[in-house]
Amino acid sequence: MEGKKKESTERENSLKNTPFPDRMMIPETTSFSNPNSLFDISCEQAINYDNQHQKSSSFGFIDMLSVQDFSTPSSIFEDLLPNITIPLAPPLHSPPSTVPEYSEVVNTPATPNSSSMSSSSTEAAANDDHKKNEEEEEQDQQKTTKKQLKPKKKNPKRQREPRFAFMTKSEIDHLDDGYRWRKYGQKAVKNSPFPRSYYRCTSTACGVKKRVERSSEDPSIVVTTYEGTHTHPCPITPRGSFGIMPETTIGSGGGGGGISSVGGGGGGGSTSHFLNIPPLFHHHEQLTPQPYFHNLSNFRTSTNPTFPQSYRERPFCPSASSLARDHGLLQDMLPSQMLKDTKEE
DNA sequence: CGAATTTGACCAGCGC
DNA sequence: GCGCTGGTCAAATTCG
Ligand SMILES: [Zn+2]
Repeated sequence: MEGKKKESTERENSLKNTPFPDRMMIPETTSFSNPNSLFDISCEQAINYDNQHQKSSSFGFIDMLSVQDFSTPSSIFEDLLPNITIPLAPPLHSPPSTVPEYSEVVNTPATPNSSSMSSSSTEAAANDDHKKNEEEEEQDQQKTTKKQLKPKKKNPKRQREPRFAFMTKSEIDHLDDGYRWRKYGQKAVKNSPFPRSYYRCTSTACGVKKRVERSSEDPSIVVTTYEGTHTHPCPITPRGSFGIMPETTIGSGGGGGGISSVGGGGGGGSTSHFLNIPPLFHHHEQLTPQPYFHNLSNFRTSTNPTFPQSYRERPFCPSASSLARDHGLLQDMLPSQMLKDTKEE
């Protein structure tokens, strides 16, 4: 039955096997060597919006991702910083659906070849009393009903964890971030021919979840949404979790405690975007509780696959300094003109 | 044999 | 109140 593998489902699986060798091997992302094509896609996609937004919840999400990029126009970015986070102004016209506003943070790396967009949700700040919810309590398992047992039904709105969406332009969605993920579900996206895969950290007490889905129009764009923060440094890096993103991918978005190495296979054509998904519409003074990749520079500079040695990840470790800095910076150069326009209804 | 993956079913939240 | 979608679990299956 499955002798032929599930290629029909997703070719990513086969690709995931891509043995990320020590050397930066370029899988099939080579096609993206041409930056032009990249922009082209983004533009088209943005316009190519489906009017069937009857309930576009997370879909709009991708929609935006497909946008922007064509930027990198100003050298000011490079001049200012190597990795700049530019929060895109949220779309004024928000659909009547549950689509929240996301502050897109576009990372403009010095490399014109690749652009990184980051997005993180600051919902964590929404917590009123209990912020960390390492819920591990499982005292009610007498449920003989088997099936879906939803023991904990305390507060309906208990899903406020920091989410980070990674936009990676790569055929491989199994980006090795150095952690082991176990697939626990897969659902087909509404307006997308590609299914969405749900992954969970195999760590014992790590409730970090990962959501991987592809853009409907751009199968080359993989959107990886991380939810939660790793409570462990690193399980074990079987092989160089790096080897990817030489220096193109610069994620400045909060690292879920371990999401450091995320790269498409494209040596010079991989594009990684980092998305920010704030739950609240007012993300003004809300400090982003996202632990930035402090190790980023660390791992970037050195080719050592063992970056998490001295760095520790916390559930909520808002680097006020970094954040404030970035934020202020962003505001200063807030380019709310880049994209967003493309998205019409 | 163990672990990881697959797939279907079920549940909760939201919209209408 | 019903229907829809998204999200998760759990059993079965497969791979290493
Ligand atoms: Zn983990």
